[in-house]
Amino acid sequence: MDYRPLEVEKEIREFWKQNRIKEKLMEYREKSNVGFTGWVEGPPTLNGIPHVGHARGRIMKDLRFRWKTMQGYFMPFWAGWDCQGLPVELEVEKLLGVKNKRELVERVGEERFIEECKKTIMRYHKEWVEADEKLGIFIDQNKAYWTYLDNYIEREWQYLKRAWEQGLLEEGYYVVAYCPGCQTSLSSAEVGYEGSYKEVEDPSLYFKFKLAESLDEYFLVWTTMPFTLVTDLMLAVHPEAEYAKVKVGEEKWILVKSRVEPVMQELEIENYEVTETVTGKSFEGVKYDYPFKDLIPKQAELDTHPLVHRVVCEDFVDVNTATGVVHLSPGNGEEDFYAAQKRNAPVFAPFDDEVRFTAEAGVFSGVFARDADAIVIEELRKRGLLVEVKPVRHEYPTCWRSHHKLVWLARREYFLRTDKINDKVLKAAEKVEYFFEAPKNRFIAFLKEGKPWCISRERVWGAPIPIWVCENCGNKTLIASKKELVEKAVEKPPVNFELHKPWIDRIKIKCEKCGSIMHREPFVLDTWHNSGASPYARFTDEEFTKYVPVDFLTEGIDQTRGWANSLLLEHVILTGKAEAPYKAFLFQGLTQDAKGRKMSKSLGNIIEVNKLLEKASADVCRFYLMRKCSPIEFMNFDLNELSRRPYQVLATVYHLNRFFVQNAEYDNFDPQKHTLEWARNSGQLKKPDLWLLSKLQKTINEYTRMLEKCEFNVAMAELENFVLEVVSRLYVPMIRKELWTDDPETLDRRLAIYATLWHVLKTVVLLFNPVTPFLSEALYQKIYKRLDSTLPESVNFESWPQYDAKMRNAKLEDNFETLMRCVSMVYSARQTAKIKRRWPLRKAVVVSADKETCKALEELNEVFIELANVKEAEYLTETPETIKNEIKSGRWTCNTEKDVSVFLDVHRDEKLLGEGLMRDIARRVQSLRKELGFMPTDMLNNVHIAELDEENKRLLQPYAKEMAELVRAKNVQLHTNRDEVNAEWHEYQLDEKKIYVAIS
RNA sequence: GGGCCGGUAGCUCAGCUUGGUUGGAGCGUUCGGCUGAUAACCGAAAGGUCGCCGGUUCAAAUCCGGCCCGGCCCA
Repeated sequence: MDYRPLEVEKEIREFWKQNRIKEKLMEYREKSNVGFTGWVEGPPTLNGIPHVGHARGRIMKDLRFRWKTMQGYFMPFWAGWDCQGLPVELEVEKLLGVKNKRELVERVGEERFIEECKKTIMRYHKEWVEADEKLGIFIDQNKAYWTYLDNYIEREWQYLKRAWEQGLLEEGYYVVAYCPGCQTSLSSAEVGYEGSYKEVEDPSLYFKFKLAESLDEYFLVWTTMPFTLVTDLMLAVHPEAEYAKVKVGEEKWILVKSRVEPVMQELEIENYEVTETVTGKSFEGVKYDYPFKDLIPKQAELDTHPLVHRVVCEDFVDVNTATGVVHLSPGNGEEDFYAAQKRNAPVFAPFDDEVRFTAEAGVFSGVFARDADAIVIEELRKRGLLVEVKPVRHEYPTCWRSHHKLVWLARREYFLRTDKINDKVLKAAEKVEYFFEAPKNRFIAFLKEGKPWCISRERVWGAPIPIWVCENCGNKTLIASKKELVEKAVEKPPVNFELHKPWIDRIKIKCEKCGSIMHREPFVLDTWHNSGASPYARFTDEEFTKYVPVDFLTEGIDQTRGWANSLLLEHVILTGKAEAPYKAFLFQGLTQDAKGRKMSKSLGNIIEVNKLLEKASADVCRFYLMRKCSPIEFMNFDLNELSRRPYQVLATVYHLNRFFVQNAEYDNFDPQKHTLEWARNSGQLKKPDLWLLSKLQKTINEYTRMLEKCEFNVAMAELENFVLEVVSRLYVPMIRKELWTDDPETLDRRLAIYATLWHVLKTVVLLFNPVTPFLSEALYQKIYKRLDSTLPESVNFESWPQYDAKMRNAKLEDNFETLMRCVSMVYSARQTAKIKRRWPLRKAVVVSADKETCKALEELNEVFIELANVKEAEYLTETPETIKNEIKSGRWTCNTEKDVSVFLDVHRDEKLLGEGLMRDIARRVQSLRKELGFMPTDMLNNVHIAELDEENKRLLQPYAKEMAELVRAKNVQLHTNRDEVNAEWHEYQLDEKKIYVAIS
């Protein structure tokens, strides 16, 4: 009877499954539509279990799907899964208990590893599908795309082919962020990825390098990465800044002038003196003594190069921190690298795959880069070049998956030269609708960086880079399909070979230039390239042309540098146009726990969807997630809040519908016959109905407008307000009494009310469908479809409610505002006078100088009388003398607010006292009926009232019949003593007395 | 260090674009009332330096400047 959402949802899930509603809906809209709305799934990575933050995003997608479908559009709401990449590999590594890539390849082997990766994604896939089903996400799982399948990869290769043709795909020697743990380079997007910056401890090192031409002058330099001194090749100063020579003991240290004081303070040096100042420019080309030439033979060799171990001027030198003198290691820093490249200076990067120094690094050979810090410090100390070293905590980027500290180093990689097409990319991004300013600015700002995109990864489980290189002449070729590959293969591969390592690496092809053997470049693709290819890779050519650019996408704000970025870059490459593959992109705020903390494994505060929905209602969660805050805001998900407002709103929708159907069925309401038109034409629609219908139009309009703007929370508030305030709080009390009778004379009026409620509540059910699909379907099936079998099979096949201006009546809405304000005043006055609301009074007089107010009330007199529970009412512009006089005698009670006064005649004659008493007792009878399990529509035989005093008995007697009607009983009998009838008596407190009620 | 977002009742949030009587809602609390759709509802009460400081103005939660705190992004 009560709203039990878990049961409702279970039943509806079953109903959808049994009747293939999801499939039928898709088929139906594919055939019959007003157009389509393009969309492509942002594929979740199958390396984890869906949590409530994922749910929020998926609900927004489903909301749009159901809404647009009802509007008549076809939307290819087909699933997709991101299957490859580092996240999955790490998950599997953990499972297999291997620590790094080398151990993986040696102990497990690539073939077995790939099998395990596939098993792992399938395991997670099950969890995601289950979550989608529980949440009621109508995404088509059968049409899902999988980013690891050959057909997907082949289409992904088309992007690379286009890049290759345009000269945007090239091999390069670049400084990249490299994770020693994962043993692969990371894209700039990944470096800045969510949660990658961590507070770490590093040595804060001040050291000095002596000027070659001087005996006592030194550059003072600061770094937190001592190991980079091994690959040091230059010093940089800011050309315009003023540098000071500071006398410390017998030496002169050179640093930027503005930093002399703070640095000396930090080094706790009190006796110093600035002897000279010069601009940075003057140091250009100055040679310094690189101190480790004896330890690193290669450095001794490099030292002879005219550009090495000399000072250069660079604008990027920050003169507000440290000493304003920066040492440059082109092999270990991006800016350093560019500084070297600009001057055609050499790059020294003696590292192996595990970021250990190679033989070229002399005594450092075999040492892991970060472990060289201590040796470097010690060697500086020995040479008297160490000024100070102490630990410092600072934010430093770590690998977003393995959390190792990243190392920047120059490596051979493959790049998409997106820097060359940055203008187009920006132009494309500018044309996209983002709904909110903040995420737009953030996305555009990120894109403006316009760095080349390093797409090569030295990993295993990924889409292979389809480039083969000739072992003899170095000629390169890009193969963009399986067919082409098989044709060109020197040895035909087995028929079932797949486009993955290690199988694809075994395919050798013949060089077209020199006839030698070509080997595949061992890289796989960045997984962001993999998922970013989905618009082309997941569709057929025909579908791609039709749906892309898609109309709308939504993902988390973290995808600015993830999927939103890779989609955009790849699409511009593919089409050559300044066009994004999406017309609108809604970035969502992330979802945190109740206290506003990020959900993380370490905090153990992750709320998993499947676990959550074992106990919580999907509809309530859906409504809560959309209602609580704006989609761009970070949301604090609080379990305790679910059962409060959101539950109450949905429970009210449920009970309103139940209230309607119970009454309507009792009166044999026939929706086919008793339509709104019928009610209007037969003159049975009254002011409250017209008012309700007008308010409904307003709601339809505002709600739809807010959905368009992606202001889901405002849309929900609109709907919530209509249900709670307009229908439940105001309309139902206005018509309740009219429904509570069996009088055949007024049947048509009751049917008109049902017609109104049918229209309004059915519309509400439709409006709720995108957000609470289970509840909407349940009410639709159990009420609307049951009473009108001509309706479509599911609520999802219904059309979206259309705003009808003809039903709007702004004046009427205003009048009701006035009415409700005065009715509240009556309630307040009753309270002051201690007169219960159910006690009828003779008369109310409303006085307002504003004629409009009086007129409005006059027109709504019938409603006012009903709600105020008075026999008559008068609306005047001036307080009559009689009332002024009688007020002193206590006959009237008064309440004044602003320009309106309400006067209530509190004097009650016997008739009024009797009626009030009758209603007091009827209330007890009703309560007993409910307690004993009678339905509202059940007819009772006898109701007995006992132990009233003689006075009350006399007052009540004339109302016995009316009371019988009110409590739906054939008879109401009044008794002096309980023993007059053998019945089960129930005691009730009525004011100061006790009365007894029995039903037989 | 730079950029962006936020700071309004115990909690969750409106209001700020376009300055204007005593700054709102819901939840929660207290008291009273009502209730045959409802876990609802009604009346009243308690609860606010609208982050802080300054400026513009007859008038600032709202506009401007500075600062503090929190979050995110980037160095």
